Amino acid sequence: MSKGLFEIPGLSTKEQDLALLKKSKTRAKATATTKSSGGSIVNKINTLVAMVETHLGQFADETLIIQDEQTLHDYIDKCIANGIYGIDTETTGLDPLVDELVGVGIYTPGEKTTYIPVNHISYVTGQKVKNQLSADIIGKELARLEGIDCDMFNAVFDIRVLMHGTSTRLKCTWDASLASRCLNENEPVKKLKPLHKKYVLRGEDDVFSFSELFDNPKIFQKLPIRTAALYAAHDPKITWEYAEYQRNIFKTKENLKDVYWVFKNIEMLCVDAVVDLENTGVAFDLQYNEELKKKYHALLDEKEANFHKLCEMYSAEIEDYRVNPIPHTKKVKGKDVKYTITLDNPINIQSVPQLQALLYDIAKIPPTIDKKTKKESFSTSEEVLQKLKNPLADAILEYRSFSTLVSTFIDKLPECINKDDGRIHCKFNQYGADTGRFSSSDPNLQNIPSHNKDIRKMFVATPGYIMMSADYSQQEVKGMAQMCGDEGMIEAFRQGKDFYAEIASVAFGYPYEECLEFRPDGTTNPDGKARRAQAKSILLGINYGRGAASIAEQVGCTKKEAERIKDDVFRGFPAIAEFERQSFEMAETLGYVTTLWGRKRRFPSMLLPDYEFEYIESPDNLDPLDMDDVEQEVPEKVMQKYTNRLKNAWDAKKRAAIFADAKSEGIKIIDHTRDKDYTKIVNARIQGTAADMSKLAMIELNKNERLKELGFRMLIPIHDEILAECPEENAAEVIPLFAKIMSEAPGERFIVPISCDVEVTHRWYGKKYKLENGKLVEEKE
DNA sequence: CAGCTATGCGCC
DNA sequence: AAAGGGCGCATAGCTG
Repeated sequence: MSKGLFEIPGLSTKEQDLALLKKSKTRAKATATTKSSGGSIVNKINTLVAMVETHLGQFADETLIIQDEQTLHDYIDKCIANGIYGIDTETTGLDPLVDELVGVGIYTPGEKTTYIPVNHISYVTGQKVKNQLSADIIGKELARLEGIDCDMFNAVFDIRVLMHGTSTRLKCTWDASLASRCLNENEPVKKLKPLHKKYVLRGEDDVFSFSELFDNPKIFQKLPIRTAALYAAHDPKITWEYAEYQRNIFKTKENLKDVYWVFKNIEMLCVDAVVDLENTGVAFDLQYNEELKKKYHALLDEKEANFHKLCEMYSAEIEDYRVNPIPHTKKVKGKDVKYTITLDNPINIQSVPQLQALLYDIAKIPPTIDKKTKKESFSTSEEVLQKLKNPLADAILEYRSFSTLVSTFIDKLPECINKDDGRIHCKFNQYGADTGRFSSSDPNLQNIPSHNKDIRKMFVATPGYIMMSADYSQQEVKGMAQMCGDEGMIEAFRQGKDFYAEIASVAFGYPYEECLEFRPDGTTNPDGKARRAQAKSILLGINYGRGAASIAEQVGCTKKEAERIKDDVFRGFPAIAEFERQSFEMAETLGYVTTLWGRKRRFPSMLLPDYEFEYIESPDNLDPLDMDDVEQEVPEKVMQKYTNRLKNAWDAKKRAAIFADAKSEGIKIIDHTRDKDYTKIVNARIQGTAADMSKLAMIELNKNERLKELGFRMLIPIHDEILAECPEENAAEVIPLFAKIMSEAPGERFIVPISCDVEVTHRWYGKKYKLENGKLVEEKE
């Protein structure tokens, strides 16, 4: 059977198909317009029915379609008796608050797998088809599953869909998607079916795999129930099978004990918090947004006009360029490709190539030297443009400073408002980053500008509520001190000292007071400020894996000096150097590093040798007795020779020459040194430990009964900060409790003292309030 | 048309 | 020897 047979635009109801999200938005419109135009949807459905019947019809006997209350009740009984079930939902789209629940699949081992149609409609009449259980009954039955182990894949989505569709909130005990991240955050396969195929079926072909090609979520609802069931009832079953596979891995591998702890006690407990976060959303001030729109569009137009006015200085050259563009070459897949730049009229200020032509070809600005490649750079990045000190470059910078704000935030955010409650409900991917951090999307609420004071003010507290922002002060540095276990560093925090000043004091040999930015009388101390800044950038540099040159640039000193400063810090705090060394060693010997709580970040390439040597083909010196397909090993001496030469050659050209030498000797050298990225190792531990801590806080905040009673709800977690709100009248009790729970959440394992600042406002970055005798009072500036 | 990469930039 | 860690998203421009 050829794959081509299945390449029919069809349907997808799979929430985990994140890649389809963007598509579905535009395609939904396309479908809506073609729907009335006639036959295409009927054809599609007929084709799908036939396809599913042909390939999945054989599973009809193993599939139970539940359309009456008694059958559902009996099946739930079986789930309860078994103590475990897998569950999966089918919907009309990817937004649980907007899209509809179409059907539910449930599976419990030893029984048939099931499909419960909820909201199928006739593609002819558009009416709901008969013999579907009501949301009430399904909700009532699902509620009986409380306390039973539950497997899901992307639990947050299914829980929210079922809340919206049946008013019953399930508790997931095993999210196979999160388990997959814990077991291997580098896993490239993200979706359930391919994961099941890869690990449970071990790559064997799977008759269900064609369903990945279904790509229109709106069609599923219109399929005949039998067709939908044949397709959908498979999912809860493979969810359970894949979860079983994962449970077995966790059970049999001793070195996954800590990761299992993280999975069960951090990740799985976070699910509930994320469900609430996404359901809650955040209030948005549309009126204020309109004001900003006017203001910023006017500014943007002004900046663009200013740019074009400056371009007029070169109008003759620009005209000439349009007729005779200067040819350029660029590398495409390693090959040099010639191209010319076509200038729009007027020049498109948003086009990088057009700006390059304008600045470097037309205005003849000498290119800067790229620090990294040491070559001429025709970049139009902010960093480069600033150095040019050119009016055109400045005009572009001014335009850009507004264009991102306008397109990504001011214009985009209001489009994200949910029509029912007027709030923005983004998605939070709780294991979005490989380090364990959250990420946010659709829209991303973790990158709302903070430098610009206008944008965040569009986010407001619910009427009658106040907004609170609590942040862990110096979370990552404290994580570093904790991981280093250095008494001196920890003591600095215990005494409430300015940490970087203390580091500078010990490392550079000055009194603590001489390393502070301000003197006791409030005047600035330039020397103290510089020392503190140096210590700070060394510590941050260690966290970010920065080299001396990069630090030197930031501090404004020579590379030599930067190296000396780093040595001073390492000498003053040997624990830091030791932590770095141990982390590298851990990565090199185990292939992964761990956080304070045992989360892993794997770096498999660290286990490889720097170089591998093999003969390209039969070398002259082959032993004739050893000919039968046995790989001839390159002698140790030869390998040593090349390894030594490569050790002293970091220039790309020199290295290429060495590889060429080896090739002429019939030896192929595989270079793994490029895959070994030491810059990520320390950071993975620090950032990951901080992420663990923040998640523990979210768990505690979310489950705290008192906070619940007081109407406290989280809005946006931003790595080391949590934005939340509560009814104004409860502020006096909530605010200190908020800070207390945040500070205590990490528990005894984290011995560095933790403190949290809570800021109280009515809108994000708005006027601050403080508590005075249990009342909120506006803070004076 | 959708899908991809490159470039650039917002946040912690 | 040197190396800026972790995200998501907008736009341009090319490709199938």
